[in-house]
Amino acid sequence: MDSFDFQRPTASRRRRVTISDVAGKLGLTKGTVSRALNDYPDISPSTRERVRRVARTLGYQPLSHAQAIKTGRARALGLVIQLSEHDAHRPFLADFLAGISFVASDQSWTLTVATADSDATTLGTMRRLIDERKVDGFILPRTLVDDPRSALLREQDVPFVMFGRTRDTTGGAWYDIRSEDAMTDAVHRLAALGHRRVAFVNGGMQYQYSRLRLDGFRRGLARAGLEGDRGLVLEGALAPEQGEAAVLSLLELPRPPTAVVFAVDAAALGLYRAARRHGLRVARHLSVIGYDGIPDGQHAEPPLSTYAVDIRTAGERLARMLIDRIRGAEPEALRETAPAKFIDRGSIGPPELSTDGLARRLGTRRFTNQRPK
Amino acid sequence: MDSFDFQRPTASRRRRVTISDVAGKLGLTKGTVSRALNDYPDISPSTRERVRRVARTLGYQPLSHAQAIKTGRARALGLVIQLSEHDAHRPFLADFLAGISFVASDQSWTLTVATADSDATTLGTMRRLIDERKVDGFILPRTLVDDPRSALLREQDVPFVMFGRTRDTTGGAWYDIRSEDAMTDAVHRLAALGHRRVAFVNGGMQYQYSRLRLDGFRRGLARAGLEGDRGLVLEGALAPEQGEAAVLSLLELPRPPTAVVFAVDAAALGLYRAARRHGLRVARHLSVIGYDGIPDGQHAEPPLSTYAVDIRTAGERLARMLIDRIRGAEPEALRETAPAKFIDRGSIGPPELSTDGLARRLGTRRFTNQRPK
DNA sequence: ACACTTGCCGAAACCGGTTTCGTCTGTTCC
DNA sequence: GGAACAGACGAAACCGGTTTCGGCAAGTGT
Repeated sequence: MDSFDFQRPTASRRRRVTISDVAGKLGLTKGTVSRALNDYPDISPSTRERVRRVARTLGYQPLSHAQAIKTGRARALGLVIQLSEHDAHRPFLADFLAGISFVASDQSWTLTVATADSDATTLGTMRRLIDERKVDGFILPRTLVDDPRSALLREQDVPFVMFGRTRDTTGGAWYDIRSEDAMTDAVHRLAALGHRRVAFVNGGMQYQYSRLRLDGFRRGLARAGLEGDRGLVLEGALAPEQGEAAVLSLLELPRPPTAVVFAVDAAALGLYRAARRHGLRVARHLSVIGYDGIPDGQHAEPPLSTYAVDIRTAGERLARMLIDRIRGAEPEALRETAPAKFIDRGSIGPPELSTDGLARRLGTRRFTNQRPK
Repeated sequence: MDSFDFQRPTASRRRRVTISDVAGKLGLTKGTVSRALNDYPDISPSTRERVRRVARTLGYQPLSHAQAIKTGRARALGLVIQLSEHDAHRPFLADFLAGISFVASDQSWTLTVATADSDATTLGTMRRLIDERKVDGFILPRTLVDDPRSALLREQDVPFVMFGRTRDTTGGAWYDIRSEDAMTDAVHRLAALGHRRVAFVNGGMQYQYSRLRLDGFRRGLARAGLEGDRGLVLEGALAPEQGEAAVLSLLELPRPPTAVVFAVDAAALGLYRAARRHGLRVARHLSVIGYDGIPDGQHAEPPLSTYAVDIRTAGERLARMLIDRIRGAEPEALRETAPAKFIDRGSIGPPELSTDGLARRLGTRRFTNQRPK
């Protein structure tokens, strides 16, 4: 028997199907329908099934913000991207978003993205999103050693997960790539090829990953039985220019390295320029290993050997973890790491010259090749 | 002095300040406060001011989804990014998002991003966002000649703006770069350098921009008084491999071109490889102009001359236009174009050889250099 | 002086859901 | 056979806003 609604001027544009429509069609109240759809235990299985079916046939879709008003959940993940000139993640942004979005969509959540150009605007934007309750939690990319964002979120009691660890790990959920292991592995590989003096060019020390990678590098030296020479460790190289400068200074040393490990691919590309200026062949005279797996590395000559990071999976895991966190999971239970994957493209090889041989060669060429700029 | 953060156990469960709090403090009703804040005409200026001040001091921030339930506006812009392997926009994604986000934040709107891997999932994702009323409208990047997305949105009566034009422009709002003018300009520049046979390698013909760029190229030929040779126009090149193949086939011609205009930078990079295989020097023997301004072009030797697009501004304009559209502006009033900017990095020059000279050189080298791979 | 506006605000409905509480009907248990 | 209890649903409050409607007081016109 069909239900006769009172005055039914359905002439208007196809009105959205509300929960009351479903209830009316079933002869139930909207409260019952709501509980049935949300798996409340006081609804009989048969009713639950009937409600489900009718809701589906009517094409009922709860209005997310109507739910949000009572539940307090917008079912939205927040991501504030702080743009900087040299960001290794930049080429992977699309993959990162794809990973997050994939999981979010699967759970009928959404991703709210904002950009900022400084710490201050990042925090301001996050504050606004929190105040308006536009998002239920945040994914924090590029964690710093001491991160002001996590401080804000802790204070506001807003859930978050970090891509990367921080110094203070209490109460934090995170996903990270074990880049320190990659650095250890890099030294190991170079030592196996016969390198004895291996240099390390690190990134910015405000990032937690830089500390970890340095530790990993040192561990690699120790395990390979190589001496640690403080002069062979530099930092602050994030772009090709800085990497080039770093390598040029390393080659000035009385006992220059025959291989260089970089914490950041973009900086590693600078080694090629430095090598060219000194007439050195990469891989033969100077081996290099980078980290990040940026696409540009493939176009270098020879292509840059590096550790690739699966950013898409990172995005997926982070989204999953954040949703769990919002639903009440303890942060301590939400901590994961994954390995980076070595890709040998040919920029490493056995050293053709020892450190002394290299120094001699550089010495002679230094004189013959000396000319203004 | 060290901070004793540990002592602070979750700052007092400060409840959110609602509109009723503001009303209570003022001795008004929440309806009046709402109207005051929303500039209703039936509120006296003095009251409006009092309300404003108290709201500010109390830090009142309306809950966006509480507003949305009645107004139907989520104040969110939607962007569904369809990822493909070779997407010229990919390196610029961060800038595009920055542009959109900048304007959105300024207006207290937000940006909801989703990704998809096919036309079908794109439409499905958009449908979900519409059904749940998560967004008020969409920005459509990479418009196709006949775009299924605009069809869906028209049918659902959801506002949208397109980045790029489509064939059927009725009722559409758009922002686009006049890449056709860039193509015309490219031919003009090459002709001015003395080139007589200029080839054109286009992108995928499903994109509207490809049609426009072809038109622009032809117009350039006509204006420069050059003959149009159908054999000098190829299409479907989006990646270096395809660009390389295109150039190789062009060089097979009895009267090969001395310059090539590419609709897409990524494809233009393939010309370098083709030139190397034939022992030709870019700019001297073969000039090339691309379009897009991708960063990789800077690292080519010589760096690729191209037309750069200001994607950030595009994002800003599109966001502004979409907000206006959602607020009721007519789509016909929301149509803008902007020019691309030529960046000469040195990959064009006067032709050292005429087409016949080039053909002869290719002929001889073709025999001397012939060897497996 | 009286009807008619006009300005300004309170009261209440409403938006589309969720959640609490109460009620009714059967069972079960002494 | 009556009390206690569980199951299943209705009724209504509630969430935090927006919008409609009506009424009162002051101002205006005649």
